Amino acid sequence: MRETRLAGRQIHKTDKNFGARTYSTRSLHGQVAHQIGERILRGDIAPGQSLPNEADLSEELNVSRTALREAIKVLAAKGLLESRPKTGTRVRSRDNWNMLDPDVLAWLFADGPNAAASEMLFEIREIFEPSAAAMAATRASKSQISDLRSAYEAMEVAGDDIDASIPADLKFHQLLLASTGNELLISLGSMIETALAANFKVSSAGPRGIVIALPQHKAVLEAIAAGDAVAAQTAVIELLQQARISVATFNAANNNT
Amino acid sequence: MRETRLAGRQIHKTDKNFGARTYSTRSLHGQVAHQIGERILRGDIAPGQSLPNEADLSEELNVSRTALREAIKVLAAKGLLESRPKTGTRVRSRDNWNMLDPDVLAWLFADGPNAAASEMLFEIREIFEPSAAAMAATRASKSQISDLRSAYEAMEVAGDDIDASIPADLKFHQLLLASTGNELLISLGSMIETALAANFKVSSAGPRGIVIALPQHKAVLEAIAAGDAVAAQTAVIELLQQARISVATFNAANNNT
DNA sequence: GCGGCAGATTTGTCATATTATATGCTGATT
DNA sequence: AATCAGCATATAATATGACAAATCTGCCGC
Repeated sequence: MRETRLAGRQIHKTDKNFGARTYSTRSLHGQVAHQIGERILRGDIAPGQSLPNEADLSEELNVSRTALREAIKVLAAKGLLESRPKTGTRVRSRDNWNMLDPDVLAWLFADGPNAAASEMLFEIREIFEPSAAAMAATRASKSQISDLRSAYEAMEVAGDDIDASIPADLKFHQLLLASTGNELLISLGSMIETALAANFKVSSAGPRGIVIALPQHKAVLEAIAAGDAVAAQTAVIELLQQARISVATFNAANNNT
Repeated sequence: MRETRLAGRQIHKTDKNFGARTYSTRSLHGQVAHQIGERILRGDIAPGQSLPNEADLSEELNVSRTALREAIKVLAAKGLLESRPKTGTRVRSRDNWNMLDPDVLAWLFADGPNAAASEMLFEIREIFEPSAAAMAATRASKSQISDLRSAYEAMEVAGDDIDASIPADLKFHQLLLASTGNELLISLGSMIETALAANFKVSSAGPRGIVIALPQHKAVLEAIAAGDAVAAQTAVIELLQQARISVATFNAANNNT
């Protein structure tokens, strides 16, 4: 009988993840998946390299082969692993990883501020969010606009309280993408949300460097409410410029890798 | 002992999927995952609805509980399912689905031409591919440009041979995104590639409606080779306009849903 | 040199038992 | 009547052991 499972890896319920939508860690196999996933994203196990065989690895992790196999299936579903009889289970080449998966992206940020990953993320956001805002301005329903306004007001009320302002900020961006009516953009939104949450998770523990640009958010809101696509687009561009500066400052202050 | 596993669902090795990168169907649990995944995306099992319990469902599918559970883990990893003791396994709300996952998107197209899904896809492509081309024009290495040229030439040679021209076309777009150096864009590319492959899979079986726009591709190639970001961007915009017309024609001809 | 065959290794699948967890009910308590 | 603790129950979660299937390796015969 096993005494300690997953030795040295307790779940800290106090961890802030700001409600990010990631694979559940309630279950044992979920914990194993996260653990191995983080190792892969950190580069501890390089692409092409094989995991120990199931018998050895399950013993090493103090879990049954069943739990380990289910964890492996989760990671394989995200493109990280590939199993074959006799050959074993190996890490797939990086271009097979589904970086758009919220978990994968969260694991990429798990170690702390990551300048290269932040840059990728900003590039994507700068490509998408202005166009998305323009679409939202054209298509948002009254109730969606009302929800957006509520999220903005929550940000105003939250002020400097990071634990309240960050979720409101994330909510705002998610609602914006939802207003486009395009499900792919919505999924892209939760992916980005998770990545930002993973980033903020570290940031809120350290010195405060993140300042949410309220005026820019208000400009976006009002443009969408007015149905002005062009104004919404330019407002989001300004918002992202502001955010980029803020995050760069923060990353520079916290052992930027 | 079981005679026929997964009754009525044989794997057709002759199916054309144009090398799309999806979860392996070699294994039994992989087949089960695809089968249930398609059912969910088709709407046979609505969000909020529960699957039969593991004992019943595994018996119904003629597989062991183990295989079924591993399939469920794959689907849960993609955000489609959620399992809890006592409650059972239920389909999550649609906004939790990771539509950016190649498998999920492929299942969305599995039934045949899907006008709504095609529209989503085009919207996304029109947002990011022009920007990606501009980035590629700035950053592509000599060898990447050379690869792009090879892919284009393969398209030229292929001509009307769909089985050769479509893979070359997909390769071209993938290489373009790879040239941006942004891993998120690359993943986005394989997602789109899979979706297009799923679409083409049907199309190549029916009457020919897809015509690859060679001149537009050549314009993109030359702009990138010349390092002209603006030209690359406009060339891609024209390319997508052409593609949109072509697909719309095709969808209209084949029981457009 | 080469093709194929035998053996060994590893994942894949199965069956079964036990445990953990969530849910709803029941009945006591206020 | 409402609330809450505890109990029963259904279900997934985990563990274990056995066997099957795949596939790589190297040897053997030619």
